[in-house]
Amino acid sequence: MNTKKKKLLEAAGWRVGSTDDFLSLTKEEAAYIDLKITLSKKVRQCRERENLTQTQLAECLKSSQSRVAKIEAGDPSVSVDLLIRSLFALGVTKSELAKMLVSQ
Amino acid sequence: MNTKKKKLLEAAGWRVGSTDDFLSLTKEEAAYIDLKITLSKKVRQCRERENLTQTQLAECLKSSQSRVAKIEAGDPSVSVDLLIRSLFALGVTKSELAKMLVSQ
DNA sequence: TTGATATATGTCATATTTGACATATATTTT
DNA sequence: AAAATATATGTCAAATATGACATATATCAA
Repeated sequence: MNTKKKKLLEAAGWRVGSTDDFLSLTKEEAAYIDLKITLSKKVRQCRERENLTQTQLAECLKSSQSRVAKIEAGDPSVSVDLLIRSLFALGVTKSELAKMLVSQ
Repeated sequence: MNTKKKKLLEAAGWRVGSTDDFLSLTKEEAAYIDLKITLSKKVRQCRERENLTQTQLAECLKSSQSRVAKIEAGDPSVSVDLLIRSLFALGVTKSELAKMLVSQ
């Protein structure tokens, strides 16, 4: 995965619409980025639903507020691992996670 | 996530049954490991369904046969990112991925 | 407004993940 | 059986992700 491509996509693509085939991404790359965007949005949703601040979620994760901000911003430096561990820390179950993937 | 714990779990837990609450893992840790195990099994399933060798899948991923072996073995050095990118490379869609999470 | 609290962004040393390689061990083919 | 092919395991330098920190910018209450 090309990091520059991801950064570019972040800078522009997410705000203007679909990411598919944007910047000549392969299908797999597009699917991967799409997944990360979906998960990052869900982290924010779940955190706000739980009425937690980024700092409080960071404590649960043994991470930092700045990293939580990056998680929710879908920063390219954030792995799917961390996104998913964030959701699990917020009490999301496997089947809820599955639903998140399909409900765009 | 404690790497030693994961290694221990790999060495013993996966063969003897459920991973939940095994070796005093937290719920989130158990869910995370469970997810990795599920995905690693699916990679093998999908690769074999496509009649590809590990070497051939490695080419698609621009990786190596030994890493594909680790992906399918659920080696702790393999990230969820790589597992998911492997599935996408094998043509799995987002909704199929979602189904994989809930099925067994 | 001001102060307080929450979130965003940039940087960086450390930690983890990675592909690649060597090589061992299965598995299949002849 | 041996040879060929496929998969497993260990190691390691390079690449990537991480928490932590500083600091900027919102957001909101007084």
